[in-house]
Amino acid sequence: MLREIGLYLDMQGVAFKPRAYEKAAEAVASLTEEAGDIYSRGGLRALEEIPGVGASIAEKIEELLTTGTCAEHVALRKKTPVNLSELSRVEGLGPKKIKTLYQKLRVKDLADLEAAAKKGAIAKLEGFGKKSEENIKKSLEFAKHAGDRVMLGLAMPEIRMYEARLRKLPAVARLVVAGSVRRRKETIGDVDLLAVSKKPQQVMDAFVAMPEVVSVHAKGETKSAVKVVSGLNIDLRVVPESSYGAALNYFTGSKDHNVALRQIAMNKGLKLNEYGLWKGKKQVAGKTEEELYKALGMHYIEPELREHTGEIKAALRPIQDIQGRPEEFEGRQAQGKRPGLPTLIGYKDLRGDLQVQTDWTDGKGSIEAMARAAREAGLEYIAITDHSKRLAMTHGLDEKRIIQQMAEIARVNKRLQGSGLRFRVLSGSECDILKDGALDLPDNILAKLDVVGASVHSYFNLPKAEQTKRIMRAMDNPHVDIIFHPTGRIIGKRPPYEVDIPALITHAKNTGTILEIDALPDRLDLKDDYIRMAIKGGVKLAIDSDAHAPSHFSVLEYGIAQARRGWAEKKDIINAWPLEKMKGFLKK
DNA sequence: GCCGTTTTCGGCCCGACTGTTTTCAGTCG
Repeated sequence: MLREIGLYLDMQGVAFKPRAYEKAAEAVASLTEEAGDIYSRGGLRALEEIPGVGASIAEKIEELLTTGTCAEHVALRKKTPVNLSELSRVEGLGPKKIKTLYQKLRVKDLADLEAAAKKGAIAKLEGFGKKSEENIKKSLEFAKHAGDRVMLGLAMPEIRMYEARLRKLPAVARLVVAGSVRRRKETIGDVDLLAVSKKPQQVMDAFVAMPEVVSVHAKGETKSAVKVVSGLNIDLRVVPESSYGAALNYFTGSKDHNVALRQIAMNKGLKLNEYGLWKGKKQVAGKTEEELYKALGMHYIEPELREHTGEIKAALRPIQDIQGRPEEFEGRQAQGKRPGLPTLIGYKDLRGDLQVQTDWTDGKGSIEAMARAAREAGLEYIAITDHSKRLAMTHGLDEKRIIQQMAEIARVNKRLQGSGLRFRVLSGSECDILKDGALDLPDNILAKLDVVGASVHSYFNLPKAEQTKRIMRAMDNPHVDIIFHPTGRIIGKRPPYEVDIPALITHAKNTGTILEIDALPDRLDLKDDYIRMAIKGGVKLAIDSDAHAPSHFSVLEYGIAQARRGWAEKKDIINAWPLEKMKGFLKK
């Protein structure tokens, strides 16, 4: 509703308000708590705490929550009754053009638009033309099947392929991936590539001529945009070497992060754009990102943190760089309110993996095959955590078979040692949490295992309080070390079950239970906000592959990215620790 | 309509590309 009000106001040429509504809409969409819960907890005042939401928008949210509708939104829609979310998905259609199409041709939705385009009516409109009509026809096809985002882990191999290929062009001096891919978002909308070249035209030509390109959205001297056969949209921008850092920063985003940097630049009497940081006509910085942040009086900020969620403040350098306002800085220092930036866990810091399935249940590799693959992937230990009997469809292990499996794990360890490999396989379980919070295997069995993970695979629809109690009871079990994929979501398929995350975090802390970051590209569960919350609450985490085949250890990269987006350090991730230290932290 | 390392009033990020236009508006990121 907020987004639509913004679009409608934009349509009418109202200044500034559209951005205010858009920002508020984004803020509400990215809340970790339901707006309704916030309101029933703290009323209007609590809503106003949401960044970008002030008195007026808070009232509109209240109105929507209590009456189910909002008078201003209804009035605006009455004036221009169009399906905004549908029409604005069409490439090149913004609020102004949507308005013209409605006023002149009564276009209300995609079906109307298609009919008008087929009749040739659009080409005759002022401000449109033959070409506009053609473009609308083309993008109608894609708009129909939504502009869905794609999961990072699925797109990454393809992105790396394009990156490697374009990098080899003779005219290309450098080429990197920027945008949401560089920030390692869970899902990405498009791919932003940045190149340095003295012959941009050659780079543009080669880019749009790639065999996978199915359509060219734009082609200029330094910027082109294409769609490739897989459906990915790829943008390529070329800048001179002297602007590389500023351009990389600019195209990495996020938008909010960039806007904040520009404001800092303005406050210093400087101007920041994709070509550099400028004092008048003189470039002060821009060749590298490091020098750019430094010139702004900031520490370097890792791409995964650039979401304007506190990293800017944390990166601002101490007093010597903030000239003329010593008293303010000292005040803050005294209050200890500069949290500082975290030293993020590195992409090579994992030593183990605590959730691995084998061919004893629904996995595709033997215990030994999984162990050898994990070692190839750079790990020193894994826990075998096959499903428990409750998950009958996976042939889940009962008491008898899990005892047999423990014996097999011991034999595998011996064989590995015999062949001189320094690698340890731990016994474990992904034990089902039953409806009432009891576990699917008896305590005397769980006590024998090295690592016990517990997870929810049934009754996703329990009321929030009951679901929370269920998982808390599992944490109370003296053998349950880790809660696997704690919210149960599958990106693009299944929402998380209703559960009180802050309560789970507190209970995890009190019971010494670890929470998992499942690295599967469509799980990434916990998500970044909850990771930050857990760390703040003093809870330790584990990054696991949830591997079901030897090749699956490669997904750990996405789990690490997720952890980094949640501000996690090495000390927060127990499987980044040496084996003995990690084992020492588990419940007895 | 929102917000405050410049402000409670007066600002609000910035540039490339397209398609229409004959100097620019709209869209996009």
